Amino acid sequence: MVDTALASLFAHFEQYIKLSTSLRDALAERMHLVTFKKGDLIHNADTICKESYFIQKGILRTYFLKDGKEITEYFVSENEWVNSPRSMIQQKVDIYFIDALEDTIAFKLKIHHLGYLFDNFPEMERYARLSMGSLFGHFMERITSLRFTTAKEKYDHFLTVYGDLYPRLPLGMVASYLGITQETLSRLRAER
Amino acid sequence: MVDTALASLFAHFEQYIKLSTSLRDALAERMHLVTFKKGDLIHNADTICKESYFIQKGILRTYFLKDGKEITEYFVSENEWVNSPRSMIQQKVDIYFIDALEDTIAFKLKIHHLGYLFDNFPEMERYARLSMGSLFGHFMERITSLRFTTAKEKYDHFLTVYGDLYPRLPLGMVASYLGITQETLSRLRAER
DNA sequence: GTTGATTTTTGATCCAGATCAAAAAGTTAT
DNA sequence: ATAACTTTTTGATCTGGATCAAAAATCAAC
Repeated sequence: MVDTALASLFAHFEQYIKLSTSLRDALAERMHLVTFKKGDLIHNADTICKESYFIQKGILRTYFLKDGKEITEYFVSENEWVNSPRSMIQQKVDIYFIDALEDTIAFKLKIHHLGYLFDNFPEMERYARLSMGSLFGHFMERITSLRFTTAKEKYDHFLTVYGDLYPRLPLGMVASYLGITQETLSRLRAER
Repeated sequence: MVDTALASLFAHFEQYIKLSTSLRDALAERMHLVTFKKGDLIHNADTICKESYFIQKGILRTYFLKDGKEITEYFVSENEWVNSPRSMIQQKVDIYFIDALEDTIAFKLKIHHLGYLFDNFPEMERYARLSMGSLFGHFMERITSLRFTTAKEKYDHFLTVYGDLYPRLPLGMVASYLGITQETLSRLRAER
């Protein structure tokens, strides 16, 4: 169980860097599997983010509150990292909450362990640089999509990018992610 | 002239990492000042991006074409880097053009020199990780702004973030950056 | 400074999607 | 299975900002 989980974790890293045995060992020692139940709050915006999670199974959601309503910032699933970015980096509070949309298994990595890895394995810095770089493209696409597409096009784009996740997600959360109302999304869905 | 330029470049790096003398020297050797005239095309979307620029003076704009019209992706000014991110990282063509909105002085860094710096100075990797991290906050704010604010609020937010740049920018470019029409932006401006 | 080109403003109309409201379908717990 | 709650759908109305069009202001070049 733990070994197959570790294997997929290592495979993820290997997409960006070559993993030395010593780095493998260092990672295995510091990343620990934790489980969440559907609905669990993983990170509260009131607190400073002290850990990152690498999802093994399940879906987590980052959201914030606007006028008392939960607005989805993004969804995270298998083989992706989550934390509250600015809170994590600058060690101050930020607006984001993280909760579990399904029963979830994840590796937990504490910030001081992450710091240790960065300080002792330059290839970890490279991994971070490269993996963040590939997120940039997604951000840019999303920004373009928000500026210049109709609700229908946003919905279609969402399906191509998150098609596998989509059936597992409540409608309202998808709507707030796309910046449209739930009613509009429901109507779009109906017309096909 | 070159020394004060180098000083501001180093000061930028020092926000994130401590610069060793050898890294200073390596940077000074590989980054060369170039100038552009207003209107010059710095990067053509037809080509693979082979260099990054660190702006010393002036404004560059990243844009792409949609239905034959230029859509601003973002503006870059003093003490910021520009390139075509995905083209640079993956060394393939992408949709973005870069041009000069003013006469501009910038440091040019070729990709193979950048690679050399990353390979030989682990602190460069750290610099890249940390500086990219701080861009994330801006991306997230922009995404939120695009999803949930009125044209007026977008305009106000732009003024607080890019207030100093604003008077130097053509209206239409700002409008496409914000995802609203030039007419709407013009009306917003009038009503205050 | 006059001419031609570009940018900005102003005006009139229109529509995609928001909002408000309530019914229907689906979920969860006893 | 039934009650209580949550999520999704459907309906009716309204509006911010788009679109189309043209005038006014700015800018650039000879």
